[in-house]
Amino acid sequence: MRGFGPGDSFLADCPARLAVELIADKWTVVVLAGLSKGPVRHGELIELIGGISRKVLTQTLRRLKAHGLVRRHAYAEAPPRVEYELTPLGATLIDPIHILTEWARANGDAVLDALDADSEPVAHHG
Amino acid sequence: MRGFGPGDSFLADCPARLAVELIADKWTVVVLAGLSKGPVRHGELIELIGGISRKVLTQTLRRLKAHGLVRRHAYAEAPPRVEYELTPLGATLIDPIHILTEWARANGDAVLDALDADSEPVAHHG
DNA sequence: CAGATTAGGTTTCCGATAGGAACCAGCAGG
DNA sequence: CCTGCTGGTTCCTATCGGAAACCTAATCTG
Repeated sequence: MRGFGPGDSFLADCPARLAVELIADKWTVVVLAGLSKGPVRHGELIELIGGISRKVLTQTLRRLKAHGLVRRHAYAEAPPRVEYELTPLGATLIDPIHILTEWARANGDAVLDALDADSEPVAHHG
Repeated sequence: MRGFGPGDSFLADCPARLAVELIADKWTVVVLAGLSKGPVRHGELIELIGGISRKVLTQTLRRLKAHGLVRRHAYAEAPPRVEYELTPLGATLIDPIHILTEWARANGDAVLDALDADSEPVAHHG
């Protein structure tokens, strides 16, 4: 267990705290993962992610754009085409997110098992 | 840019998706970081984190407990004392989270700058 | 014994947010 | 003119987060 050390708290008012709260959103990690392979269209993300509504996807992308992690490129075509891609800053988040999702892939079942064990506290100890 | 590869999407219905949504909560990452150094009391977390309400902290800890990442230990004393600590499974999350917070520490200012530049689109280009 | 204090947790109220579905904008094709 | 495609927004509702008060239980003060 590495821990964060005494001066490492980041639990107060430093910008790191803000950055963590920025990406620790229900959809942000998934959206960034969806953008990790290159420019993707709005509709592609909708289908790729699965479960996110257009409204929330738009909001998430706008927030990421405002924070400099995502760039929006709207083509003046018909039907309209809008592509989103990671900025260089956003690209630096891919490795951390990749590590996180690797953890999730490796431990997702363990989490489900724990959830299972917890939801049946019916001690039939006989 | 590494990306996640074609079969790496995790964007569908795999357990990894659930695990990501579990930890991609506004407070979960901060709480886990607060637990990374060892057993901590409820009130200690409140002060350590700063900004979280008791209700939400309790909810977050309960959820983490249900998912097998945190263990709760209530001492039958007065005044009551309750300590929370990471389970072995929860401890495996510290490294990924550490990497994430390191990113936040390194790039927090860049994010703030982008936020700044975005919120003043007043092009006084003269 | 009555009252204040400590510590964890719950309840109540309120504002913010997510989710779903429908609707809007702009243009190509019939 | 109507339909369809695509991105985005609006409306309504359910849920969640935050603040503050209240609850329990024991210890200290008087």
